[in-house]
Amino acid sequence: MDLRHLKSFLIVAEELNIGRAAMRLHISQPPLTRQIQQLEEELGATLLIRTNRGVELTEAGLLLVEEARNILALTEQAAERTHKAGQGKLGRIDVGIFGSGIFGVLPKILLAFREAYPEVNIVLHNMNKREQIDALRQRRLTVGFNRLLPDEPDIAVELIVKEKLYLAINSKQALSKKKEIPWAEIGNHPLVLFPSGARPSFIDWVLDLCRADGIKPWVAQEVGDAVNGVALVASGFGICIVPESATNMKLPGVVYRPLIRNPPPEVDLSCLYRASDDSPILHSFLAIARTFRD
Amino acid sequence: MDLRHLKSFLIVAEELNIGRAAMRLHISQPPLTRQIQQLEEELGATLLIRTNRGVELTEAGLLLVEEARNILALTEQAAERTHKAGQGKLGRIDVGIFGSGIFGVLPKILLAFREAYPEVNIVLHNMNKREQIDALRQRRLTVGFNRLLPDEPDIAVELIVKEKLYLAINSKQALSKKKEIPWAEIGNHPLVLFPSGARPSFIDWVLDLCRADGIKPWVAQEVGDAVNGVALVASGFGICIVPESATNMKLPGVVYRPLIRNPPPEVDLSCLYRASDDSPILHSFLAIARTFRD
DNA sequence: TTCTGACATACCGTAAAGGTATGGCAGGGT
DNA sequence: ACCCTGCCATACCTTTACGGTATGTCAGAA
Repeated sequence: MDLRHLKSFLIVAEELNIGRAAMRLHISQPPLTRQIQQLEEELGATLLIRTNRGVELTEAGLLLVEEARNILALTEQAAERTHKAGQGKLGRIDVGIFGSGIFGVLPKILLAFREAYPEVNIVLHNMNKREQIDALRQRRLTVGFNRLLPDEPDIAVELIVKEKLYLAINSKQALSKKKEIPWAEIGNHPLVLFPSGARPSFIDWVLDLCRADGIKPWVAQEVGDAVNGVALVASGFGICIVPESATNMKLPGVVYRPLIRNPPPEVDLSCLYRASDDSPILHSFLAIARTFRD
Repeated sequence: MDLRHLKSFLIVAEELNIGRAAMRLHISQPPLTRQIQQLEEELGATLLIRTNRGVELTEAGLLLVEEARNILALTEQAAERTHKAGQGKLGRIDVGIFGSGIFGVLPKILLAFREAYPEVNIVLHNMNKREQIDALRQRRLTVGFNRLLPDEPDIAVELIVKEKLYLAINSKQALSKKKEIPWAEIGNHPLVLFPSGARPSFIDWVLDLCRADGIKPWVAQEVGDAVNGVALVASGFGICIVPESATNMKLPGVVYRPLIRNPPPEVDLSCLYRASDDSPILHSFLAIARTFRD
């Protein structure tokens, strides 16, 4: 069965006159007559009763009109949806996020993407760095966000923003009176560090900076992410070094102060994706994400 | 969009290899490659990622697989259903019946038809003779059943059975002791006649018979149909002439006795339909009905 | 490097689809 | 009663497009 035949048949059923229907279809009458004949032969059913004043529908014809309307509507919709999917306007995107990532530019990117592509279903997955890379390779993720990413050949990494570092301090501590904290001060207080899993990570980068400056940090506790770190600061465990985005997390008894060092300490927030992935949804997403680059 | 292209695409999506898919479709590889290319161009979306080991589906392709499965299944079903409708195996038939018709051969015909054509929806309409003919002309009925039908050029009438006449008698009457009742006896008892509407009808035919025999009937009451007539007999209104089929209606206090006359009094049960109607459902139905002819 | 397996391209022949002209049939008007 | 008109069907021709064969191109494996 041919969709063109169904379309023709529908027009004939509307006009009840093969000649007029042929005009509407921009073909001449004989081919249309033949199309209907072929359709009837293929279906093994008489669809039209030919009269001298035109045609009328049989019951089989009447039934086929309903079915054909359905089929053609479904087909149009399928074409439309496939086209949209091809442009990255329809579908699903799995985004890997991490603990403190949720406070900074990431929600702004997600919101902008949702507004630009409302028919793309955004699914968020909380994962650490290692899990994100594995999930990307297994196609469980389309894109991930993280910091301090290793250079792997099949995973592309794009810097989104560099964030300055802040020190989370319990407001009862004298240190909280200072407007800015010199980097060297880190060595003088018990330190809460994160994240605990998936080395090397933010922890190691901080420790490397300290080693470079000849500072011996006093590590009081390792925690999973910035949220837990700042929570411990609130209850007086010590100080905690966090990226700027985490300062959006207001907790009672915690203040944030900029850390001063030369060169200024900055940590990246990057997105990562399969280098070989050229799916339109990913690239629509990356285009939005890039507008948030400094 | 072409259904053949969708079919081809589905096979390609199953094989993930254009060459193998072409073999399954019994065509060579280049035309299939072109079909997919045309499909992609028409939809404005990349459906396949060509690799050196075959092809894989894009998200748009994955979506189209689902849509295509739907469309093709619906199309097959439409063809199947239309074919059945063309054979009179699927659809709807509107059958006009009348009061006492429901007791005799009519339910047997309906049952046989329902068993032979289970996918045809039988809709019954209780109508008198005039209403049936009008409804047929307006296509609200496919076929009707009635007695003593007038000869009209556009309405075909086919005799199904001739029924002998019986007399419904209250069992308290002395008359009920007789095994058979001579026709002339009718004049000696109060008579319940039916149907009341749509003259000429059964009533007139009975009165004509009486007139021919020189009998003056004593008409006690006219009622709408045999059911009401026999009910009045049960409560002692008088006697009532009924066709054989109505004797299936057992009411307490009513007995049925054959009426004897020369020639024997018989009334027809016929079906009627539009003479120009050659719809397969009607003719399937008529074929079943004819098997019940004597 | 070469070989293999896969998809893409070029070109040709045939089959299917459309166009023109005409036939056949049934109603309605004269 | 006849012809005229409108409509669908048929015959025949033209054009389109679809499939087949041969070949190109590319990437990964031996």
